[in-house]
Amino acid sequence: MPTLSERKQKILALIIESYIATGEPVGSKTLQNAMGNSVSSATIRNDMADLVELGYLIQPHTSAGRVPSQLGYRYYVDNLMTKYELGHEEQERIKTWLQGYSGEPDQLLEKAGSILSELTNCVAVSSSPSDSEALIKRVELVPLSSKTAMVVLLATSGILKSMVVRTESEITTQIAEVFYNIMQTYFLGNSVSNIDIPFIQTLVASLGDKVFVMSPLLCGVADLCNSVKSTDLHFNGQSNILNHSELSLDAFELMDFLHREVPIKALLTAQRKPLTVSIGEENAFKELRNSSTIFSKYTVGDRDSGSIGIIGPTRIDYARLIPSIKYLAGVIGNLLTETLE
Amino acid sequence: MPTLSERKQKILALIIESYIATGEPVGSKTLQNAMGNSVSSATIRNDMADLVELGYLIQPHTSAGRVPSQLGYRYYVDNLMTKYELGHEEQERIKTWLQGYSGEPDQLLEKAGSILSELTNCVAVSSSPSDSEALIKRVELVPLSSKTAMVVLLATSGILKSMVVRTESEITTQIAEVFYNIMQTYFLGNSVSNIDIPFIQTLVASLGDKVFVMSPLLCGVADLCNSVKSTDLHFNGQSNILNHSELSLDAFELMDFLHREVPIKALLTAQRKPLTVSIGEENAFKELRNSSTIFSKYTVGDRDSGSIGIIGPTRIDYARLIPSIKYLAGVIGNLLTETLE
DNA sequence: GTTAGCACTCTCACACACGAAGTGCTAATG
DNA sequence: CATTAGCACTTCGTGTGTGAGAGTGCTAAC
Repeated sequence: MPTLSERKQKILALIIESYIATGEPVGSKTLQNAMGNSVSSATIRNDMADLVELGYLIQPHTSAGRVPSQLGYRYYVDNLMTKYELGHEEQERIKTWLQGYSGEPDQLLEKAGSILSELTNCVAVSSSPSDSEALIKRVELVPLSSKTAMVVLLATSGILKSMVVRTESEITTQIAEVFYNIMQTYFLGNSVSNIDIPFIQTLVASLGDKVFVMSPLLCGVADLCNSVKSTDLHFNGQSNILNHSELSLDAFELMDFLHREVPIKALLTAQRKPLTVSIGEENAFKELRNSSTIFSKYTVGDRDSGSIGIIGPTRIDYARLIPSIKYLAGVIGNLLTETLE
Repeated sequence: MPTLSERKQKILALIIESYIATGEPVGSKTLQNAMGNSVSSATIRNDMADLVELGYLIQPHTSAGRVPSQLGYRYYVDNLMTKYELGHEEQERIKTWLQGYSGEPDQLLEKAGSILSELTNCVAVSSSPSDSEALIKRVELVPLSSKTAMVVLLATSGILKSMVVRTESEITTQIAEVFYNIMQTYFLGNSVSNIDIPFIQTLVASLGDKVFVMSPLLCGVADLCNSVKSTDLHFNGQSNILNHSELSLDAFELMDFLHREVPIKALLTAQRKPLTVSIGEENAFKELRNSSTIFSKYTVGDRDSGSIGIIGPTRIDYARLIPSIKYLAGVIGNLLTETLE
């Protein structure tokens, strides 16, 4: 990455900030004013031509102003941007909004997502806590009717999952006892990744005629273990896609993409750094070629558990949003960690 | 409603069907062909002029073909439309798709909604079973940690709700016993609409120092009772809004409307008839002025419990979709009723 | 009541001109 | 050699005009 003269950096930053604010290509005269007439518009034009040459700017056409390129945004985010700090009262507002959640992670993330989408006017995406290394802390069987029961599984990292199971024959108290014994011996304290269908099958083999009741129950537990490993997604503010004119062209493609869980999960899972900013084609999926994504992980206890972030146009207020998302992820992590006790 | 000559009815029906199929205004010549040249185009023009006069058709401009008006669609749906019957294999396809749901109504409706949105290319909306007259069948307390527990409530009509509750002090087995005693005496068999905050308060007053643990638990139960009365919404295929050019103009308004739960719930709750078709401004909300809604109730046991249906453009294939939605609602009702046993 | 014929209306697509915005280049300047 | 003033040039967007196409409404005849 070549180093730019201080003036060129300033010009690049001003162009990006102006473009983010107005959405209009920025001309040399506007910039001259923004720089306090310290240099002439011709000088700026020369610099701008260089910045185009280097790939940081784009001319929509010969006689339009300049628009940041994907590379330009990247340079800005990495080197030029001065992050806004969140005001104290804004921090408090976020905290109080999130306070008073009962203890269900999904509820918290739903709330956080709705805050985030309103804050950013973008689509907010979050993933609920998941942990493929989590240990099974507790399994409970809640009888609902003679042949249905709810299975509740609590794992480390505060992950809670439940589902309803139907069996072929009656779930007697005897059956429940056997179930709890099996849990005690084989499941509790075990890692969720050890519980899979083969494991269940070997277990079930020794149960004699109880197989028909027990098998659905144990398969249910296995399903839950599986869902502990995989994450649930939350979306908020999807209508915001239509807010951004630059996205509305392929709004349908984008909308459709959002509804395909697999790539989105991949998107959230792939990130290594605590906070990831991907601009335009830096994103792994071609549907996001005109979008930017900002995602932050949150940690429960000391483990990365999930992510929250946004999908928006590349023309987005990085300087403001990045700190907000970072902060929000921090609060989520703290709240989820608190409930672990 | 004035009676139309047989030929005018035929013309109206043909115009609507052609317009639904192509989206293009229909001219007299096209109609002449469609009617097998049994009459001349001039005759048809005269009839069309009358139909415009009566308000069943609209001319976009003097020299365009005719387009159905809202009134025209209404006349068609009420008098002219010949409903397609669902093919046997289509019925089977829907059934097998829905089979194998575990017993959670929400899961079933999610599935049904996704089928419906794919089937119709519209936004599918469904409401989970709710019943303000439901009786409490069962309440279970599932301890999760020393100060958190999951409360599970099962009501008649197969409605199942659960939530996590945090308390100030420890939930001992004693506390659990007291809780179950209270359930036994005051809650089980009682109508969910009798359980409200004042009721909880009088109950809690006599508990002495157990108040601090018990109060959140009982309030949790009250919350669940409340959620039995109110319905949860499911949306599917929201991106389909952008599929219909006639809706994409105010797509944002519509999207936004969909995310406001209150009016949508009102929409689903308001309907009296088992199947309701609302065309354009017949809808109670101005955001739907360019949309049609088709909703069908489903019944669990012998009680109306919820609805499923679609929101789409007024230009929609009523003859095909109405039977589909009716059938789907029937299947849902049956499946939910089965699990009651 | 139905039909043929025809003038009329309106839209759409394309062409063209013109003002606005902003540039690139050249030549002059410190 | 970086900077600047000046100016011709490019491109876009908008408004206007024209002609083809589609479909109508009306009149007069059957």
